[in-house]
Amino acid sequence: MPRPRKRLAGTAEAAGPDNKGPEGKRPKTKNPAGASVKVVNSSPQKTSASKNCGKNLSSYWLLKSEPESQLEKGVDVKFSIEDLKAQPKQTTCWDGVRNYQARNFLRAMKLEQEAFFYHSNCKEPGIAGLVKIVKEAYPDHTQFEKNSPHYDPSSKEDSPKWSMVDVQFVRMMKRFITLAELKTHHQAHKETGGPLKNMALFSHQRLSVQPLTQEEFDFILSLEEKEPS
DNA sequence: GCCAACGTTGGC
DNA sequence: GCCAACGTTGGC
Repeated sequence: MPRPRKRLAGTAEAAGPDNKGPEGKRPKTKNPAGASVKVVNSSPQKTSASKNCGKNLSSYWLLKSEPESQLEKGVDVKFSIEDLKAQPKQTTCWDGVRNYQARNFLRAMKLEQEAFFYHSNCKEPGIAGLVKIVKEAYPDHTQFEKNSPHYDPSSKEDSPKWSMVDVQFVRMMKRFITLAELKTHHQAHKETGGPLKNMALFSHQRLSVQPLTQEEFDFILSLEEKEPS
């Protein structure tokens, strides 16, 4: 059963012991992933004071996938939003993530949370549509498959190193929101303090699974109604 | 195809 | 545990 492969970060060599904990350990740099998964608080009644027991959850995400043919160890990892729509139940497992920070975000995802489906490494990079999480993190089987471009010989069946979630197509964006447009807003917002001032797409550009704040998510949705800038 | 950004590896 | 070399991501 062929399954789509999102071409995501990293190689199967990533070393480092699995970290349990909400947070994998990432090489020094400040900015632990957990810190960026800020509670964005979509529910009106809970206040910033709410204790969340260290369980800060982002409500929204951005997932990168490559919509154009791309060989990785001889396997085409192309997977566009059209490919997602063509899947049974318009659902796919998001396998192949081999970066600890990205993996930890996958593990933080909750049922029904929404994510932007982003087309990367292609002619026109940008946000193509919306998907939602329909199965929370479970072991990524491709880490054990020798023929997979994402095979990781260092991962053991009894303590899988890598995780994946299942996502389902929700809808296309009313218009394709290009990276260029997002970047224009990001630059402007850095000056004005607008909603995209810290967007991970620019501050952590290589992350293939990223959290978005409520403000970022809402602002990007509002762009659908406007003329491309 | 180039190359900047940045995560990972491994020598010390 | 530092850090230079290396490899990958991904825009352009």
